[in-house]
Amino acid sequence: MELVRDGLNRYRIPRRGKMRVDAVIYVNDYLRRFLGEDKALEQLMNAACLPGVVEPVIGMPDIHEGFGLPIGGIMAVAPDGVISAGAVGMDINCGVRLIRTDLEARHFNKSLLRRLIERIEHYVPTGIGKKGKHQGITRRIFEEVVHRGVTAVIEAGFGRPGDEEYIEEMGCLPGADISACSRRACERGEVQLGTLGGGNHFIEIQRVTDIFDEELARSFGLFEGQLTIMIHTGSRGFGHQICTDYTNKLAAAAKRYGIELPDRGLACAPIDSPEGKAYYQAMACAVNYAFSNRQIIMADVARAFADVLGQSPEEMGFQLVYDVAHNIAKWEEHGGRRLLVHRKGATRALCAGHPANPPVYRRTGHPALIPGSMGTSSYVLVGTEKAAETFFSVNHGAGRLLSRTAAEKKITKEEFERAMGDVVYNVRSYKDLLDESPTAYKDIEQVIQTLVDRGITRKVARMCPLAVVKGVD
DNA sequence: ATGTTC
Repeated sequence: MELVRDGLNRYRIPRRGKMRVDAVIYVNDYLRRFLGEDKALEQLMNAACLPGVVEPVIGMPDIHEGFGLPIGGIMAVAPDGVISAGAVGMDINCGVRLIRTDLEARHFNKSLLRRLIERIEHYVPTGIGKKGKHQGITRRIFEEVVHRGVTAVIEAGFGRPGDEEYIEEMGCLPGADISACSRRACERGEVQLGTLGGGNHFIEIQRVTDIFDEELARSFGLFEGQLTIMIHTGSRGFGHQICTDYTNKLAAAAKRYGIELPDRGLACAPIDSPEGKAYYQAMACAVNYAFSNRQIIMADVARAFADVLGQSPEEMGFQLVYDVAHNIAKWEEHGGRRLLVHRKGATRALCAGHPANPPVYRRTGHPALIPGSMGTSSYVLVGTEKAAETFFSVNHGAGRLLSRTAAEKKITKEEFERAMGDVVYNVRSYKDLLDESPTAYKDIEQVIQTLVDRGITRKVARMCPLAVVKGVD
């Protein structure tokens, strides 16, 4: 593998063979040594072979092997190019939402934290295959939700009017059309709205431990010692079914259009073809569903806090800071060109003043939310003007070091408990938790620092976990 | 990530 150093913390794989453009990877010396351990770079080079791809295909410092495009991959495509389901991912609009409060974390001891996470679990179903507790409402508004996004669930009573101003795309990606979603996808989606799911998804109660930029932190409503809440989930079985359906449809379409696929996981079709358009319409449905899923869960978490603390959400200063997508394809303008940017395990991070920011964060740049692995710190970042070189994107997390199966084999219960330290968590079966052990992930500090040193992002705040609700049976 | 091995 030819990796050519291209400035600080940046390496280039020059175009060769069927690659149409170069690939670029952001790693520091610590992270660089992990690059050969999986197929992530080959997958990045495969993506560089697709029609219409725009220079460069990008790997973030948390890059690791995925389905088609690696997790931590960014692929921008010109309008005459292709759209790929595998380049968005199985969990469409997997993403993160950060909630601020006026509460001080020092008042929350372990027993109080335990009562809180137990109450959160009372309201929010967690684990694979779980069904929602608001089905009476969510089944009725499902079609509205996929077309109109969070506004539909706010109108149904979850959260407050105006919350949508604190969500990427205002909580609704345009162009959604439910007729592009299979019956099976809709059946899975209807009953799972308002559920957390499994894997790396979580609800976390955190303490703000570090403020790196006072002025920005104040603009985002964050202060040292503050209690914050982070919700990490996506589109559940709905998005999963859409990705599965369309990987099959797009693989067949690629054949018809004479597109050579370097990997079935990168199944794609021209953006303007009927198949490509249909995938976009279905993907947008799942994007809107996931924003809405996080909105419902936020309302349930607010209810859990109100029950335990005896205060209303308003009295607690409960307020959405921002909600970002980590797996999405969107039309954006870059360097005067309109591009379809696929981000898979990557976060949009616009700089201050960028016109695509939501109005509430236009002046500062919106918060980019980066969850740590279980038991480790999460970050609030902001993009800089130099982030133009990554299509205004940063990483999405720490990045896996061990695959799920490798982690299950290698990590012991004792190692897991040591790594979790004082964090309160909802364990019932270690089987479901070991593959999410912090020791199965890379060091988030190194991942963030790689991009900070490169100058494409700035740290605003760091939060450490106090208690975490994971998807366990 | 996932009614996880359609």
